[in-house]
Amino acid sequence: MPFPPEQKTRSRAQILQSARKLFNQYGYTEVSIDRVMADAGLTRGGFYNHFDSKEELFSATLADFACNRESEVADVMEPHPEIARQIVRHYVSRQHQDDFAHQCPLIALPSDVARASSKVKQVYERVVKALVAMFETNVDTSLDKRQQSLALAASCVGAMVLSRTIDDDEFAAEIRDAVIQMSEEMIDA
Amino acid sequence: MPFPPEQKTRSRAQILQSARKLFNQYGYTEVSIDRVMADAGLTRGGFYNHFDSKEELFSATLADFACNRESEVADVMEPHPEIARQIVRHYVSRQHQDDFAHQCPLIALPSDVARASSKVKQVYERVVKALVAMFETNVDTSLDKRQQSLALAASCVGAMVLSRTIDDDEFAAEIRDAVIQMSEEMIDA
DNA sequence: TGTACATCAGTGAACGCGCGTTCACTGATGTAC
DNA sequence: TGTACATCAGTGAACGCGCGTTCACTGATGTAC
Repeated sequence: MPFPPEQKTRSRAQILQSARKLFNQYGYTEVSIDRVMADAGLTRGGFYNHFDSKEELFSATLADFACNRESEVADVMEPHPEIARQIVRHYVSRQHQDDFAHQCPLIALPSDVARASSKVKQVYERVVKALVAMFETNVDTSLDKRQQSLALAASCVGAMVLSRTIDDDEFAAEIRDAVIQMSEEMIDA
Repeated sequence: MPFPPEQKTRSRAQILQSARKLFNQYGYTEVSIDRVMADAGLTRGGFYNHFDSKEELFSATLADFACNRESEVADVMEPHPEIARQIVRHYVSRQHQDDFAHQCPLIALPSDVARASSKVKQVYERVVKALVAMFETNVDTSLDKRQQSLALAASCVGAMVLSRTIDDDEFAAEIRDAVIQMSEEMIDA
């Protein structure tokens, strides 16, 4: 093997990291492969050593994120309502809205995914299911736990989707606060 | 006036209608001016007789929608919880998801708006405010009415944003149903 | 140990293509006289 | 009433540009002997 054996792996990871950040901030269609590769410190042609197409890169960035979230919810048995509350407060926050490098694709890329292939949608779906699973694990309610978890996930996503599209900071904060308040009541009702 | 006086008005309305449908279905960036004009039965060059730029067309389609929604909520005094319930059931439905010509831009174009200019965002914000105002008018609760209305709007939007990005029809329906259920409980609590 | 070679991640020029926008033109209509 | 003209919504060729993708090439490294 004529290259340092870890180099290709490192380059791939770097491309994924740059792609995630740029896609989250500017959108899948707006970001060119050139821009991703330049951000990763590489040049355009090398891209196809790592991915077959731009869409495959998109799918890979989502899979990467889904994988991390899935491993977080695995093997937790006891409900911890405080964890659910903390996650909501972090998810539905201005800080999350501005942190493109770590932003949840559910709020960063919904339209982009809606128009992508089934393959991309199925990866995105894993992220939705990981968020719902987190609620199902940690919500402590006498009501239908599954239904509450689905509604909580939708509400958090909705609050952030609206928050990021709204120019008026105060109004955006009002929406986020309203959903946090509602969530706290739902998490242990 | 050498042309039938209503012709320009009719053409403009037709361009707006085609643009709204195509933007909702395929997204702002994916749809070219050519395609909009062809759908409207016209050719590309004429576009600039009606709009200064593509972004202005985007803004105009949103303004058109906002204007219609705003006039619906004006001058209603008495709360009608049944109207709120009906609107939720229609908003959070598969039918709404598939009806691109009349789809709410809050769920069709969130990412596109998030990346657009402040001017576009401010028009989009009017649609959000119209939805919240509808809830404030019609929700009948002993809790904080404003907060409940904001949370309801976010939840409906979140349910639909997720629903349209999810490939698995059953899972999408489960999310929609969970939010409808939660909304019914919130509308007269 | 030293040398010739094979490997392959990365390079960068080039490709065809569709985009948003411009502009000189067309031709049906209403107006002036 | 008839004719010459002005208007302007709509046309379609052309523009410069950036895109996703291809491909012949480079050159640092590990291997064979």
